[in-house]
Amino acid sequence: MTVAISRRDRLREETVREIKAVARRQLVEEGPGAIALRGIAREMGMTAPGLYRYYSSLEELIASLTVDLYDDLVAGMESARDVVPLDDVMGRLLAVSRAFRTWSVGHPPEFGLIFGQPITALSMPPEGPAAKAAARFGGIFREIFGQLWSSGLLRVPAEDELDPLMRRQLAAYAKRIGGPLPPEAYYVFAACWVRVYGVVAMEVFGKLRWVFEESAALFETELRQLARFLGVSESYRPPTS
Amino acid sequence: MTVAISRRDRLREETVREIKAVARRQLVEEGPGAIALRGIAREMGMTAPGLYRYYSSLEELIASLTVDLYDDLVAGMESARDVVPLDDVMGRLLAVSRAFRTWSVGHPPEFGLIFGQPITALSMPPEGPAAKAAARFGGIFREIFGQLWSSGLLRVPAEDELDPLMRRQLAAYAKRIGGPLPPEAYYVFAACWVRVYGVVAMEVFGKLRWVFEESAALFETELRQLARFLGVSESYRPPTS
DNA sequence: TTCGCGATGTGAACGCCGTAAACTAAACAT
DNA sequence: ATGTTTAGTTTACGGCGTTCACATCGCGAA
Repeated sequence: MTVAISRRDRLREETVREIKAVARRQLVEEGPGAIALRGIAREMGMTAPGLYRYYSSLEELIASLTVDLYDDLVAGMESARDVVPLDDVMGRLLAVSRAFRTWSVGHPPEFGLIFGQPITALSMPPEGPAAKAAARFGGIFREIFGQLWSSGLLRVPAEDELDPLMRRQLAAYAKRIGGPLPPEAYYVFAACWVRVYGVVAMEVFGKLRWVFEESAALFETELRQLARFLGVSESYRPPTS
Repeated sequence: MTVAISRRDRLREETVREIKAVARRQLVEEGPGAIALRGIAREMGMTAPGLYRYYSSLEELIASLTVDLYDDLVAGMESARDVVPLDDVMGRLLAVSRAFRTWSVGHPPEFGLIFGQPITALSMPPEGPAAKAAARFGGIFREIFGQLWSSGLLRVPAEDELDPLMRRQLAAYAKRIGGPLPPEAYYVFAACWVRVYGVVAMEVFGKLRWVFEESAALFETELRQLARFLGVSESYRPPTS
């Protein structure tokens, strides 16, 4: 069962890695619009058309880069989650949420590429690698919500409290996923994610600077509100560090 | 007191209007990256360098376009607000919030330009027209919050419930603005705006489509939660239309 | 060991782009 | 009528994504 990767394949993989590394450096240092095939090639000591042996277009390169960024973010969230005991479900939710914010405010251009306005021309097929990476990201939160539910900690609204159309879509999603969670739980899930995304996106995009230089405290108050919204306000804990 | 606008100035103004109209059409139909001086000039039957008589760079043209977009949005919010009686302050807040969402979901590229990740190279001086337009937009919400406060409807957290650093920044902002609102009220203001922005941005950017085809109902539940957060949950009213 | 082929990369070219400089022509003020 | 400001063009430079024809090298098979 040796892997038997040929020498050519190793070189190719190394080239791919370098391409994406240079592209990410351009993204970080020169902004999202500065990712350029010619620039990457120049920095690598080759010519632009050569890159077409690795990606069929600039778009595809960027799409592949977003997968790496998702993986980076997911790794950070998982390692933050895994230092919290398995039975402290709310502690795990707080940990991954804080890891999400930490990564995001530490990597604004990367955050913008993943969570900002989608590049119009960037085709993201629902079954493509980018969509899979996004699903892995969402899965981290969803798994914890599942554990919250099975621990009986999750307070969900009654069925008739939700708009009927919304509940139909929630039910369709619950069926598609096939887990034990009721549709109402996915409303709570979506509402939580919307709030976490909102405060982080505004901070990363600088839309809060009219009042806050530093928004970490606002994020924490949002987390506390979130714990109350989930019905487990007593299990909120401030960050350890 | 005649205006005495010269013929040249009228023509110039008309040209400026056409430039921005064509630029906006490109933004809407071809995406944010498609706004191009050469394309605009071609469509107008002139050559690209001629546009430098009106804007010193493409960036400045885009900055000027964002001001128009803000004005468009602000006009929609104000007219929605002004059909609600002056004494129904919460009704006005709901009206402008819904108008914000309606405009945003109806104009995704425009929303992205204003509220998405800032174009890195786009210099927005704090005293420039773009910043003023943004302040006009925020002022709509802030004015209503002021009226909520003077009506005694606004429930704000106690001073010691807030993080000290956050409270310092809030106090600095309150002083800068100089209104009658206490710092804690601006926390409530920021928290509300963050939630409204979050749900609208996610909807516009398509980040909720994994569960919702249509997010209007989620937005309404967020508004209801917001009314509860403000301490006036009984004054929430569903949209009239 | 040699042959052939696929993988990798180059060079030239096409049509875009923003922008600067020199120049022309029209409109305006005096 | 003259001089000046304004609006626009032509030309040019460098950068971009992408295509195509061509070269070269590594590697498996005869």
